[in-house]
Amino acid sequence: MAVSEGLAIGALAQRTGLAVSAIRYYEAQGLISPWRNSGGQRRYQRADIRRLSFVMIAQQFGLTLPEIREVLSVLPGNRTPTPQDWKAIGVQLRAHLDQRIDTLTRLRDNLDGCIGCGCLSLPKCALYNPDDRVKSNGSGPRYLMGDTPEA
Amino acid sequence: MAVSEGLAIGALAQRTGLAVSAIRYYEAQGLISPWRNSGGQRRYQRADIRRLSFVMIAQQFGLTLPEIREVLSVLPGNRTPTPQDWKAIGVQLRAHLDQRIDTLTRLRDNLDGCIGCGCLSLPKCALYNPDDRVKSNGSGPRYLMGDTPEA
DNA sequence: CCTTGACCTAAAGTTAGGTTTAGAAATTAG
DNA sequence: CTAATTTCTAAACCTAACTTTAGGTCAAGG
Repeated sequence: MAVSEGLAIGALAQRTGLAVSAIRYYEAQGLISPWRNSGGQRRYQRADIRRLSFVMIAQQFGLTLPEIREVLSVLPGNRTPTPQDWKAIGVQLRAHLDQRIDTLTRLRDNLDGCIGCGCLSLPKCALYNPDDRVKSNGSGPRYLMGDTPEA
Repeated sequence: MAVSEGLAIGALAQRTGLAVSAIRYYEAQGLISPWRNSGGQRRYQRADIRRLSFVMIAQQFGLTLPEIREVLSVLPGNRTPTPQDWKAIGVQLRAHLDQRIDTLTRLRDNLDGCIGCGCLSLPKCALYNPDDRVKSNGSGPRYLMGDTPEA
């Protein structure tokens, strides 16, 4: 095996701890773009180890795959990302994270003053309409309708 | 309509802002237990408005439905919950929330020191193994294997 | 050369949290 | 009493993020 033929998908899986199927899935989602060898098999650069590592970390921070793709899109396409490139990405990620922490903290503070009072059963309660939802995943009640409260 | 025949599912939906289908789904998940009238239709207590309101709030805080069911299970089954009962629930919820905020904060602090360094590509990096994952939803890489790092 | 293990694609299955649909029965309004 | 709402159940559908399966190909060792 020549030095610069790239990593096979199994090797990349070993290095990152991801499942092979997950790596293929990320490719389908546009998060990584391997080339193919003469036999049609995927080959990866060493820099892709770091790229996938970043994907995993960003997921822990609660970003969706489309969001991660967006963040990664600022990386240079024509050359291997430098430490400076990654630093810039880190700043973006931190902003995401700061916002999530802030939202949760505000919710918590509302909770303290609110859980015991009668407003908990009213759609007008502050806890129902924080400007930004936690958005922990794509589900949850689709619409909150402000209806005439009476309880 | 007699005073104490309970709320129909549509009325409960109006009061809480939830979809009728969501309320039935929550019943299937064991979050709420209406009785049936002579015609087989669901009837709810007024206290169920608050119960569902709590479900919605807890979801905003990132709890899963099984977690919410767990939290709600401490409510008395034989009588209408008092403000004290709800207060106790509030304390539990706050504990959950504190832990989430704490986790995210720790992740953020790690990120600051970590994103620029070489360890990002190593499975042994601190960011890979925070003791508690953010667990924003049930997905994500199923297993992180600690393999011989070398990059 | 032959076998074994890694890799390929496409499609279907999985979990969470619901929504939508279809057809039937109950309730309510007039 | 009749028509319009509501409600009922069961099953199918939806998104996100993957995994599993099936059937076939590629690559490496002996």
